[in-house]
Amino acid sequence: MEYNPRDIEQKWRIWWQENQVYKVLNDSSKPKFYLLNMFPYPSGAGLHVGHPLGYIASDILARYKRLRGYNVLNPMGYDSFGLPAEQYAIQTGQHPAVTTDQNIATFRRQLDNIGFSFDWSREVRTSDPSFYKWTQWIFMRLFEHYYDKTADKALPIKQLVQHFEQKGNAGIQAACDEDTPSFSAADWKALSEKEQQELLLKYRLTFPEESFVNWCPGLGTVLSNDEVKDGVSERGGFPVERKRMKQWAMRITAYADRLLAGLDTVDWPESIKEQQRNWIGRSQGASVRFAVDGHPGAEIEVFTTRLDTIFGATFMVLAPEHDLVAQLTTDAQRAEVEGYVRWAASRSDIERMAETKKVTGAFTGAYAVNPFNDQKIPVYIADYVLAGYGTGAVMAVPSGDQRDWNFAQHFKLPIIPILDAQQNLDEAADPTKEGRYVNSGFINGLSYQEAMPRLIEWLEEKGLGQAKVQYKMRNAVFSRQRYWGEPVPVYWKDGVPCLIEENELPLLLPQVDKYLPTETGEPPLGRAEGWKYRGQYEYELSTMPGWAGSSWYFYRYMDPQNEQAFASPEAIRYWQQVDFYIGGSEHATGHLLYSRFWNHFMHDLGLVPEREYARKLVNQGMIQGRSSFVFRAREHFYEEYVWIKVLQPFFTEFGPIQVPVSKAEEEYKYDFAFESNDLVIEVVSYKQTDKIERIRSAAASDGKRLLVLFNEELADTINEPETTAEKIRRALNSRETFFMSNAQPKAERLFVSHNLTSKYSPESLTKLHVDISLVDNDVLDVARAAQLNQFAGATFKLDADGKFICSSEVEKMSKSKFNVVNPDDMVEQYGADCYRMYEMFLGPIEVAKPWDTKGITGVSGFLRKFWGLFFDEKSGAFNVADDEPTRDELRALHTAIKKVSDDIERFSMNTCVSHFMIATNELRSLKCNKRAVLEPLVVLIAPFAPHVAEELWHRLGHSDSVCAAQWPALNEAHLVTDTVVYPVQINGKLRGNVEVPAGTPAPEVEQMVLAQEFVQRNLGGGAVKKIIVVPGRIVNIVA
RNA sequence: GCGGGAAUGGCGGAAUGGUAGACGCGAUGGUCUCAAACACCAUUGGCUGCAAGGUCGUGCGAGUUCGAGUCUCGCUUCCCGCACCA
Repeated sequence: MEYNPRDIEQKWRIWWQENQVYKVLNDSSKPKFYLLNMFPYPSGAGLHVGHPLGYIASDILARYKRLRGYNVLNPMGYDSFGLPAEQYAIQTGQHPAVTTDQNIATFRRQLDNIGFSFDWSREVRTSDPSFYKWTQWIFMRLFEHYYDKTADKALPIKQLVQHFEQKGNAGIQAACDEDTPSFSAADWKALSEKEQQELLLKYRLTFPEESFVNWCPGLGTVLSNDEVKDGVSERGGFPVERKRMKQWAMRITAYADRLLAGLDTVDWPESIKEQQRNWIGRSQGASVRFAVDGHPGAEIEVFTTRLDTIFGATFMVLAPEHDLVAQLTTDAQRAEVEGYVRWAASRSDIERMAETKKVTGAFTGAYAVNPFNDQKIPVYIADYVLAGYGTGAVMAVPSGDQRDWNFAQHFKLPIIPILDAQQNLDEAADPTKEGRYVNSGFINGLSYQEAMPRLIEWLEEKGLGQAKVQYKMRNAVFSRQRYWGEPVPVYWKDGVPCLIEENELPLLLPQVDKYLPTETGEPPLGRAEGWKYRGQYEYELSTMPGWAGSSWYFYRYMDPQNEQAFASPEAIRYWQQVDFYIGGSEHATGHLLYSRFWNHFMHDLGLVPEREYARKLVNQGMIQGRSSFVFRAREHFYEEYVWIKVLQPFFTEFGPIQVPVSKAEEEYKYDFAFESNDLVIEVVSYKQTDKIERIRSAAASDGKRLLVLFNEELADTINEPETTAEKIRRALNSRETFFMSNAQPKAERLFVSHNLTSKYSPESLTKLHVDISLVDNDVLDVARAAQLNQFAGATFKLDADGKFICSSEVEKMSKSKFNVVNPDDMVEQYGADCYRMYEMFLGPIEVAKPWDTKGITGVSGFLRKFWGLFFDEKSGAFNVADDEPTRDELRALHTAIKKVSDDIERFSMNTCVSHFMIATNELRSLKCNKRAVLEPLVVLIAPFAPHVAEELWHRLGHSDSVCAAQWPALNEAHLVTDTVVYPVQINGKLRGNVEVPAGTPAPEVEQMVLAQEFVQRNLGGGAVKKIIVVPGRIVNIVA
């Protein structure tokens, strides 16, 4: 019976659905296993062959764990708020909810094609009010809490208020804005209600603030730092500018230390952890306050990680935006400084990044006093100091810091060595910590380890500074001036943000007439008519960013329909945390950091049991496309063609000459001439009538006879250079003075087979993507290509075999590169089981690898062979015998059980597929059709090829699903063989094999090996120094 | 510049310190076919040899080891991330 995936796959998908085979319950005596895919944004483009990679791998793991006796949660949903749907809405006026639903339907249809074991009754969508109700709810909790550093957790803001009423903010260690003043209980009580609320905003974990943000006019919204790459938006590549705006922010900085420490507790890829560490950017150092000479009130505070170098500080540098710049600048320097400040402000981020090597700056005229040695050092401003990091000021130590060194060189400032180990300070800074200090006051002669504690002690004693930890990470902007996102459950009363009541959730996204900002520049929600809290207060008009819903969605899957809570405590207690999370590494700092932050917060509130929600994380690598390219001839090509293919081969006896073209020539030169003939040749497009006329008259006045060859007529006969040669020969032998074809040429453009292009210069050809569906094995289907617009009126220069060869490259899969492979087509042609297995077979999940549709035939053939094991070759009838299996058959089976089990556990799916192929080939050559072998094999393959497994399982007489079966047990006894073949090495080189009975003791193996003829021959009579016998593995003789 | 990762046939890739190249693609030859496609069989790292075999071979150079693709040190190249972060 023929293996026909189309029939059986369809049948079982319906059966699974009807029998609710993938329904997961929350109460089970079985151990739980929670497996999660990063949910997709449902884009309009649908899935390409690379997208389901992670889903397939995790589906295999899910099915495997289930067969191993676990209750497995393997859900899927959609991150369905987002910019593309809104951009589309702006263009078409369609509500984003409508297009989002359509896109989800496409995704679902594609996913259903592949046979996943998702429990679709648990599907979530972040844009669904029953979901975003809880996103808003968590937001409200954040608003109502502050971070208490003493308790090291979030606490209710009410407790903070109580403290304020009793003691002011003395004795409170809380995460708050930098500019929070100190106040007493009396101060607090003296404040108006509004002032109190404004003060509390400095503590709340989410709060509105005026700040510089990444404003993207092209998208009409602000972007978070991780959505900006190289000064343009990650999505769409629009320019981004710094703009001061009022924004909601999340006080993620309060959790910086915990987010950093938590990384050590999770099994995540090192690169992701490293990226997060980098993003958090913790640096330990000290802050030091410098007095300014002649400005008793002013102090410049700096942050440094190298307090030990402070005696080498020979100047200070402030960011141009630093608050003290105007105050410190002397009148003599004012013009220069103001000029520099203006210039720096005018520079975009892109310019700044592009010119990091150029030293710029200006002297303020002021001098700061180094508190350690009372030295007066000049204060400069320069834009290599960033206003946004630390205090926006640095103490410059040119001997230890390359940027300071560059600056000192440029402005001729002193460079003082501070460690005796510093070298070549006239060439570059030396940041070493080795050696002993010199020129460094009371730390002279000490090492770095000795000096640091003394310096800190001294600093804190004098009250001039203190040890400090600085983070690169900023609080996260949480507003988008957009429509298609979660409304913020806040209204504004007297300029103060207030939460709506909990029982008023969800705050629904209102209808608007257009998805554009209002005329006054308000976000789109400003268009909603009559949208007021209790009819009188303005709602917050910005919406939440994309990462809001994805920061907690993994809990919703546990209990997706709950209306009383984001998930019931029972459900959360049962499922706990995600055991295995899989998704792309591009979310390293966006989703994966913010979601950890929310989870820590929810953990503080006792809402969730674990600090880290995902125990293990795996990044699947991208599947790249294989693009094909064709080469289109440019002007210059035709000239080269005439030279290489016509003049050189056919006309050497006339002495053909390539006339060199001078670049700035006004007068005209011809392309070719002959030494022994007065004929000249010009190669030109027939469309260039002006040029042809000019040449014609030039030729006439030169007394030359002219042959004009049109590019297009050359293209018409491109595969027959003799035709052109014939034209030239006729012209050479004629007496006429002008030759030009009157016939209208047909070809509009010419494409050249890749294997012919090496003869031509790179400028003569343009490389263009061609749709890979027209290409087989790098050979272009010329007949089909000619139908396309891209090749309308085209001629193809074929190679000697009459083929048109394309070049190829591995690139990201994308529509614009014409290299997209659609999983639907793979499933249609080879079946879902085959597609699933091939996707795994390509290589390790974690690494990027190119897709090659050709290779799928290998897996297709395997599945057919596997299927064939169960059927009689001649009659085609299902034919499985109940006979006792042989030892060889059992060994093949148990080898497969062992290898596949081990490899799934270590997430090595590609080798699993190989093991199935090996087992199948072996059983086929053994002609095995024994139930005792084949039935366990069906269970073994079920996670990979669920459809074919289900079909065979039922044919084997079962009426329940193969999903409910038990993973076959490994019996090591079946792996044992009667004899062992020892490879024999002499001095580490393989010389032969010796077969001995299994279990032969090492000394006897030695004797048997030494008795071998090939061993004696290779030893050549020399003495044996030592024999190493590794039992069951190898023998090595040291001679 | 800093950090992380990688480098194995024509290609994707295998290999608890123990026979390098499993498995598959591609290629070559053959069977089937009027033919093509499919399918099936065989060969397939390089050099050398009629053959048995020999010899070289996991980016480069050292080292540890009876034995190194694997471990250590030093380099080269590529990919990813971060980047005037004080």
